[in-house]
Amino acid sequence: MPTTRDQLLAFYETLLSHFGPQNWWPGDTPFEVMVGAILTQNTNWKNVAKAIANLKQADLLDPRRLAQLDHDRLAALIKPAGYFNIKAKRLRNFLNWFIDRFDADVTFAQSLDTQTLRAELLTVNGVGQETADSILLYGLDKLIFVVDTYTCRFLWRHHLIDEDIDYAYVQELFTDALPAEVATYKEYHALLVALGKTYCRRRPACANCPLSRFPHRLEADYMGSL
DNA sequence: GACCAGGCACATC
DNA sequence: GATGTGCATGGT
Repeated sequence: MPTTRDQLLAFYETLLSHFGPQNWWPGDTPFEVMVGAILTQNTNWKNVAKAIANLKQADLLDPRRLAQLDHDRLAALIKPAGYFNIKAKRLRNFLNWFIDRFDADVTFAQSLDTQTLRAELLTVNGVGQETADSILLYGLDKLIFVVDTYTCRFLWRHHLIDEDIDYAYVQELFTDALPAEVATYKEYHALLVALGKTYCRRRPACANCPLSRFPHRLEADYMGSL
């Protein structure tokens, strides 16, 4: 009987050889990554890319310039990402925190230890665990594993979790299994997104799934939000 | 037209 | 503490 750790490592090797390195996150700068992390909440990345393109085109992809925009202008620019009113607020909350706490200095933020920084991020209204961890891992190169719906769906599909999903528990599964390397954390999560986008949406479409040789739930097992 | 997409906060029971 | 709901565009 393979351990969870064995399975997670085997999945990683399989996904990596199938998809190749993903070199995530899409974004030219840490700041762009952080903005993207907020804009992508419950939203297709393609729409987020449009919003970010708008910000770039207006030469506003900068913490201070962005923070100075009035709500309506900001909301209009990020409109393609959906939920534009709420995301304008959330983005502003984040910007204010980043400026007030770190003087908008990425290096300064990076100097804090990961858990302290995470706890502070989570106090920002609009930043939940996934968003915080995306900012930490992909924006600030901190060692923290990102758990998203794809991750939970994948674990559930392969019998590694049940219905009730505890974020910290899922995160721990990966933390315990993987070498403590930022690059590996980034790559694994990116590969799970590639898997989710290509093969494993809500309905099983696993005929050509690279993980189909591993034990997985069948169509009849499908229920609920996963 | 229905369903989904790299969540989160808040109200209500 | 668990469950439900609003937020909203764009692709399939």
